[in-house]
This record gives sequence, structure tokens and C-alpha cells, in this order.
Amino acid sequence: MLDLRRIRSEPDAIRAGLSRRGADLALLDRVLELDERARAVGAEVDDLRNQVKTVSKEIGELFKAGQRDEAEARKAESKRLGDREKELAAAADGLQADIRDALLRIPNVPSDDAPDGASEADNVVLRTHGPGPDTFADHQRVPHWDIGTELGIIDGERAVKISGSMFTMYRGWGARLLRAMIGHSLDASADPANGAVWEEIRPPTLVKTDTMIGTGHLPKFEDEAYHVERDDLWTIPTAEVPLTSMAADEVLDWDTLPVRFTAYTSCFRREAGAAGRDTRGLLRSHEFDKVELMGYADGAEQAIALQEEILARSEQILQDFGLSYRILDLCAGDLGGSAARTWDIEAYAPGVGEWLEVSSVSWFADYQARRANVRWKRAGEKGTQVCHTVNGSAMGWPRTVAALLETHRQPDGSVAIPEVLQPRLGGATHIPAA
RNA sequence: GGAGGGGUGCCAGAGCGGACGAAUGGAACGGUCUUGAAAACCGUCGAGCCUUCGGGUUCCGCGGGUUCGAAUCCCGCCCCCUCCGCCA
Repeated sequence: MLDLRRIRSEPDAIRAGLSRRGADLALLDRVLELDERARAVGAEVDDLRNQVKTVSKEIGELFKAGQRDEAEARKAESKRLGDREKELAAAADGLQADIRDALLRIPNVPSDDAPDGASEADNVVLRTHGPGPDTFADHQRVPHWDIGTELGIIDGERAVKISGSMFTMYRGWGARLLRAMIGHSLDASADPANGAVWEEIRPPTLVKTDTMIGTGHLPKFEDEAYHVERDDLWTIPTAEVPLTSMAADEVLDWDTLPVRFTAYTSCFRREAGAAGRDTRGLLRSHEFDKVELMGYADGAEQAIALQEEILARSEQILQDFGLSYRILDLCAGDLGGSAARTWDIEAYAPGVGEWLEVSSVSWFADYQARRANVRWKRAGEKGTQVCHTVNGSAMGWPRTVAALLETHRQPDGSVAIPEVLQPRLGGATHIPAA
């Protein structure tokens, strides 16, 4: 969420920023108004509490001095003050809750560097890597769902049978390929033998409501997540959720920043608004695998450097796999609610003839960290500061698998395995043709 | 799931309902001493909110209650530990 003090001190700048993403400004005005009232009531409550404490202390002293009658007499006064205090305190608490409620629903202010624009049509292509869309041969222009069925490595039908539509299943070479790809990504970032400095995490995939609030996935998007009602737990839509809340309510030592985490998890999305879209193949599923890179930083400079590092890592993986991709700079209007700046990576899938979003690399400034209450402090110095968070996928696997199968399909129907993955697949160079 | 024990500051660990934001010890930081270091000694040493910058206020797992007054009493919940049960 946004810093309330900043909303107070520079409301116009925030209004302008939020307008760039087309956000509703009514909540902002509401916060401003509630805050003014809350502070007035709060001051009064503090004052009354002070009086109650003072009188109570005096009563205690009177008792000790043996002046019982005098003490009893003053109880009434304290009681009256106390009752009034309780009344006002309840009002103050209500106001505070309302403020937080509104604050949680106000999106982040886009970075000045994020391009103007209202929708995905206005996103800016920063660069493209690898052969372009029209350079692919006919044997590569087969959709991955056909390749998957032909080679027996993706079994959509069985997945539908056991779980319903928009679930997928990998089999045989498909499952092994997926596992190899995940392993490659994880080892690239977390294996000390590669000089890796990212700590690998295997977090829980079921989390509490507060954890979902921390990253901004609640309260606004409850329809997008699966909720296990009986235990009031949510299935994570991305490892970003548990990773960002790992340091919730903690004060990190400045020396340890930036903190770098990578994690592989299943991700669950109800895809509430997407019923009927992309139901074939691997483009959109309720459950999918993803490797995430996530970091905590001490401020904008460090955070943006880390965001660039994550982007570079993700790009490297696509290069390792020999895939064509492009980098998009999301415009203010297409930014996720928590993000200040986002770069999407889209891999080209010649079979479906589309650029597929396989990664989203975002800088959240202090928006998430303030929600999750993650701060840092320099040893020996006074005061704490709110961290910045960044994260990005490396990668969202189903679409990466799709792009890989299509890109590396050979004229004979087999699929060439990228060299970096071969050691993980027993040295195999191809997924054999049917 | 059952029985018992416990949750206090960076850590350890006290705390008859009024003197407690909290003893004491350790760590850390600053200083004195020293050629330097250690030791010793002195001092500092949690976070949030509001502020007319004097200060005020909140927080002793979380929430509620009793009371003029709660870290201390009562109720509910959560978490941790031990034992039993169940289990990949």
C-alpha cells in the first residue's frame, strides 16, 4: 500500500500517478478525509487516556496514604473519563480500519519510467532476440497440443478426466523435459557450483489470508485464487506470495541486502475471467509450474538493479533453450496493481503463431513491503525503513514448454532437446518421433 | 486428535493489579584507560502513531473482558515444547 504520510504531503503527485494507470481516485479522497478525522479523534483519545492514567495514579497514591474516602471519590471522575475514552477509541479504531481497508485497495503509483498508455496495446517492445516470427519452417508451425498428443507427452484428456478443464498432464518425455527445465533454472541461480548467490526456497503452497494480502493478491482479487474454506487457507497463485511474506513483520539487517530468493512451486489460478479462453494445450491452466526469482532491496536504486538482474537471468534461460523472445515495457495502464514497473518476456511459439508471456519481472517499490511490513535497519543507526521488493518468473513453464516443443520440432516429427538440458535427460538429444 | 508445560526487549531471563516500556546478565554501539588489543570502568542501547517538537500515546503471542488502574486476574484463539495417538 501507499505511504499514508506521502498521500498527505503530496496528494496531487499521487493523484497524477494513479490517473496514469486509470485508477479510481475516489478511494484516495476517502482516505484523505478519513485520515483527517482519525487524527483529530486520535488526539482526543490520547489526551483522555493521559487524564485517566494521571487520575488513576493519584488514586493509587491516595490509597497508599490511607485517604480512602478521597480515593473513592475520585474513582467516579476516572470512570467517567474512561468511559468517554472508550467510546472515542472505538470510533478511532473504526476509522483506522476504514483507512487501511481503502489503502489496501489503492494500487501502486507507476514509476515515471513506465510508458504512458491505457492497455496492453500501448506496451512498448524494448527489444527482440532470436529469429523473427516469419523465419520459421512449416515443420515448426505445428501447435504444441498436436505435438504433445502425437508424441504422447502431453495428455490433456486424462487431465480433464481427473481434474476438469484447464488442467494439464505431462507424461514420459514431457514430464522429464519439464523437470529438466525446472532443474536448469534452479541450478542456474542457486547452485553454488555456478557461483550462484540466490538462495533456493521450497515454500508452502497453502498460505494464510494475511500472506495473500501482503503481495496485493487480496482483498481485490479473491475470485482469482482458490480458497480452502475449512482451514481458511489459500493456494498460492505464484511463489511471489510466500517469498514476499517470508520477511513479514521483520526488520532486516541492512548488511544482508539485497536478499535473493528463488523458488519452484506449483501455482494455482482460477482464471475466473478467462473461461473458454486458451483452453487447448498449455497456454492457460488452473495449475502450473513456475520458478520465481524474488528479492528484497534497501531502496529504488538497489531494487532496480536487482530487477535488471532478474530480467537478465530469465533472458539467459530462454537463450539457453534457443527460443526467440521479446521484452515488453508495460504501460501504466497495463501494470498489475502492486507494480511500479514491469517488463514482460514473451517467447515466440511458431506453432500457435503467438508471442507467449512466459515471465513478468516487476519492481514494486515499497508497496508490497509496506503491506507485509518488511523493513530494514542499518546496525548502529536509529530508525527503520521500508524495503523494496522485486520479482520475476524464470520461467512460467507450460508456455515455455510450448514454445520449446514448437521451435525445436524437426521435419521428422521429433523434438530436439537443447544442449543444456541433455545432461539432465540421460544425454538424449531428441524426444523421439512417434 | 488427547494430556501437560510455555510464549516478556537483539538474546537469556525476572516481574505481590498501582513505583513497569519493563529488574538483571549477555550481545551491540560510543567513550575513558592502553603503543595496540583484551580486561576494567562510564554512557547509549526496541518499534509504531500523533505532535503546538515541550511532549503525548500504543505495543509484554493475538483478540475480548473485569477494574479508577492490567505484563500481572478472567474468557476465547494462535504458536512453540514434551508425551500419547495417527500418518507420507
